[in-house]
Amino acid sequence: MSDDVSRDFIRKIIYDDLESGKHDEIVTRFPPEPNGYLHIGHVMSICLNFGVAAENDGRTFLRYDDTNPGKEDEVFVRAIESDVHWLGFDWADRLTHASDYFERLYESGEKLVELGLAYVDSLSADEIREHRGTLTECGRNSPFRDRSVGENMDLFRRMRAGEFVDGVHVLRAKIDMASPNMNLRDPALYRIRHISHQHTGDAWCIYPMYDFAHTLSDAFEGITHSLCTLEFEDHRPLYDWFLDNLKPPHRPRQIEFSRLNLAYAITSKRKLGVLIDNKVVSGWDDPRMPTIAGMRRRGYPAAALRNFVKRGGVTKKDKLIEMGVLENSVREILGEVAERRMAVLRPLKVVLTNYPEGRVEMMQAMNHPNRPELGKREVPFSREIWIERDDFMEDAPRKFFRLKPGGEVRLRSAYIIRCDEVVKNDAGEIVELRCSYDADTRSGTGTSDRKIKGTIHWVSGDQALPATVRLYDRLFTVPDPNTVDDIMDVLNPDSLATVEAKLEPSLASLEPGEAVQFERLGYFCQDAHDNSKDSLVFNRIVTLRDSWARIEKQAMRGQT
RNA sequence: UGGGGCGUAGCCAAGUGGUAAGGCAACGGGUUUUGAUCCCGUGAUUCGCAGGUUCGAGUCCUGCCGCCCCAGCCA
Repeated sequence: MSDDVSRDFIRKIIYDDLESGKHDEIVTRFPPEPNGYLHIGHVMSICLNFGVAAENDGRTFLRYDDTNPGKEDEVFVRAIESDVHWLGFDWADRLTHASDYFERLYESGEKLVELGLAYVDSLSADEIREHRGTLTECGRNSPFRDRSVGENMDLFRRMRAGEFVDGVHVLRAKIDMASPNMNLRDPALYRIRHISHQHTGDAWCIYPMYDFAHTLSDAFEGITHSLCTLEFEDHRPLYDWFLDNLKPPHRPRQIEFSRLNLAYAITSKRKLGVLIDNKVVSGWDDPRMPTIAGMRRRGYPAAALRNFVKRGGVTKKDKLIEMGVLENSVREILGEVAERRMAVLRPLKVVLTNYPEGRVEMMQAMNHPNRPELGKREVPFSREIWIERDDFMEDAPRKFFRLKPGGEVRLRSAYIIRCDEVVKNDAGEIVELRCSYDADTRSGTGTSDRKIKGTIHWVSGDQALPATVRLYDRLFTVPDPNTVDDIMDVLNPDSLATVEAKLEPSLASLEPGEAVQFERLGYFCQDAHDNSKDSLVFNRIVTLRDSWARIEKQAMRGQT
């Protein structure tokens, strides 16, 4: 790790701990609960935890926080593993579960009972809530708080043995019902749940709570720095309480950082689920979803996600990062890597009246203008071609330098053409352009070096490949849908548009997962689920930067 | 109104007593057979606000304001 880069506050702490000899090795963990798919917020946590360890030759555990069998599912487990791997991180043999430690956790529960620091409470959930007090009023002690160590031990063991039905008892830490920190008002440690667990089956009918299980799992694994988000800051005194009283051999330190929020997106598993349930999206991996699976299917490169996170930084300040930062990270990688191709999304027919019928020329097109080593490909050219409807304007403003009546434009990697005639149907809609080409201007070999301001893309009519192209946009109309009462009220109706496009023939042999740039339009890839040889389906990953769109927008604003 | 955090440019973010880095966005210009890429240039007399300490404060002190989190047998 380079020293000239200023370190974030967590890396500073870690560096100091290494420097001072407090730790010889850094050990971190990424602890997802297998109850949903990983999203952009998790990407930050994954990059931080795995990144900070890797930078210091440390180790990172992928540990499932599977303490609530009612909410967790095996299907999420597999998705989580493939997502983390795809992002570029590896846990080697350090794949663990909080449930791996259920026996040791139980022993720690008994130890707390022995120490007189935990008791079995027999109040109902409602009664416990009533006793807890409020933010401004102290709680009251449970009438069962002073049970003897012996009675507590007996009850706790019988809880484990399955003698009680759900909810009749709970093991609680005995801390302070008057604490201004709600987490210290005798938090629950164990609850009874006669449910089988996706990993331990029916071995248990009592399950540990998050604070207890998480703290001790960290300690058992020798985690040195337990990095979590800000909402757990209030839990740190409890985290330290467990450590102080149970005195495990390793003492991890919890450090909190702020979550990464992405503008116009949602990062709540519950709300993401609402989108799926209401059929707003097709599933967890819908390309509009801010899930890792969705972004991957959309075509975002893993490296772009990693760079994006790096740009955000690690702090304790609430942040809402603009979508543009993510998109730019994607463009940055794809601009370098993606080969160029031509495709017409909204086709307008052009007939070159002076081009021989039946003739087909193969034009040479660069695969990447800035990387000649990526070579060239052949693109067929003929009398009838498709161009983008947006590239023609009948009444064009002065600054529009694409095609207009009587005007000239260069066809990328081919000839310069002039628009001679606009053909319309009875409804007055433009259905065809009749143009003439300048035979001297063939790309590369042309004898003419006439300068033409505009260059547009095209696809040869006869050889064009039909394809369905999905154009994605943000899912919401407001920057912070997380704060809205009902996300269904702020859905962007145009988050998905589908067009029937014309592609250049070489696109038939694209590798699955390979992103290409459709010149002048954006980056695209075949959809992992719906694309097939017989019916091509492409996803738009992200548009190119479009300064013409910006000019148009400004003009609009000027008019109104 | 209890407790815990956080406030530096539109969005992120360095800075830890010596006179406000950087990225993204925006704007201006150059190159260009992608209105892309690339290149160059332009932003904070000011760091939530008000006082105070100091030769000197974003950095220290005091007060105030604003935003976020906490009352699951969820994580």
